[in-house]
Amino acid sequence: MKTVVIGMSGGVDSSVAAILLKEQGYNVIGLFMRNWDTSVNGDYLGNPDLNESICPQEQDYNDAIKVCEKLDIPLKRVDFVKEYWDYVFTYFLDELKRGRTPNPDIMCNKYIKFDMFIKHAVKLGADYIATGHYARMKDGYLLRGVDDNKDQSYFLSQLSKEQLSNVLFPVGDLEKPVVRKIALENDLITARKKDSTGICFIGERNFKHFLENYLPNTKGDIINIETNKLVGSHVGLMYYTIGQRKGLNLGGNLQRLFVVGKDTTKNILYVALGDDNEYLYTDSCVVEQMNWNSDLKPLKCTAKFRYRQKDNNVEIEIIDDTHILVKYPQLVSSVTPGQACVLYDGEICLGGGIISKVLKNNKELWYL
RNA sequence: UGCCUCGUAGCCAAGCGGUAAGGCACCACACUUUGACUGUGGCAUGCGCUAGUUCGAAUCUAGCCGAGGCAG
Repeated sequence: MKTVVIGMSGGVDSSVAAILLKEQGYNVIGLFMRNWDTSVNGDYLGNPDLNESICPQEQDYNDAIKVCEKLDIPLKRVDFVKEYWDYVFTYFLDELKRGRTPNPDIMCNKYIKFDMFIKHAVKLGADYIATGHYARMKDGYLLRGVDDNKDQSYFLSQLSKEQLSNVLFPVGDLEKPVVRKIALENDLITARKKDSTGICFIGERNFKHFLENYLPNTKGDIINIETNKLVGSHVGLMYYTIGQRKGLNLGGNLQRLFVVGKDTTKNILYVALGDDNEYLYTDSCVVEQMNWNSDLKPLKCTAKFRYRQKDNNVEIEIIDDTHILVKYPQLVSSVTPGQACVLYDGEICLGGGIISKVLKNNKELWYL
């Protein structure tokens, strides 16, 4: 009998994944990860949970315990607080300081869930590890989850072929409503639990207040890039991302105002009017830390530049082992440095990297 | 000092005697394992203030306050 160590988050997806694995005849061991510690990490400003008798993380753990008891599988617990800080959170802060928009969850998967976790699982005797991600593995290829609305392959794009080699995604073949139905049928405590959102392990938070714990916020000017006129002031460049419109506090216009760029040396935030503004659109980008999930490297494929974005047709130029040029002459809005560019060929997730430069007409945009 | 124009929600801005359009911002919710984006809903018992005229005024009249402009 093969042993599977499954990451139990305390949510529905991993709960149902555990059920499915058990039904498939595996020897299933649950493993709960703890990666964030409010007091160790100095996470106080804007933390809504400080006065709660039990924080959401502990609640999740309790839920995981109950699910495992119900399924009659053991549940272990492991602490990766330091590793999460060193490999994910410092990266996150460093990127923000550079004015980029990082995706910490992708790095969490790369360094924690599919690295530290796997190593720990092996110590527990794992032949395979499993998670509740909506994605599939088939013939060694990473595929999108069947439920197009919940597909999470985007977050797995930084994983190497080796990292994906002994991984199972039990709910990847299911639609989310079916997952909930299975949870209900099995009378799991997590059946009606709301899907978690927000940064992995940190949760749904007021982004600004959360960051104030770690980064100084330096106020600066907001300039309309088309008129070059001062139109307001921002509260710190790291709080804004390209394509953002909420939180600017600038009214009095006929159209909506969008963030189109930032100058970290001058501490200026650039905005422009209208969601179809030319300053929002680019036609190519350079991607660094390019990771291929398999040996497939087609030059024509599709790409997502942000999670849940619709697929864009692109052409690839390989620059070197870790850099590619992604071209999309039809123009795409709000392609943002720091975000992941993830490539697909139909259902196959080919891999992904981090957007480092964004260009238009072969020129790097000065305002990004 | 005289004359003229203008003062409608945080910002723009309709209305010009019949019981406050719209946009932006903001807030809430939905969506969402990245800060988006998007969608839905909410948002002036009151129209600079005070008196009048009128069945009825943001809309007419007078005075006052305030912001511009012209004349000096």
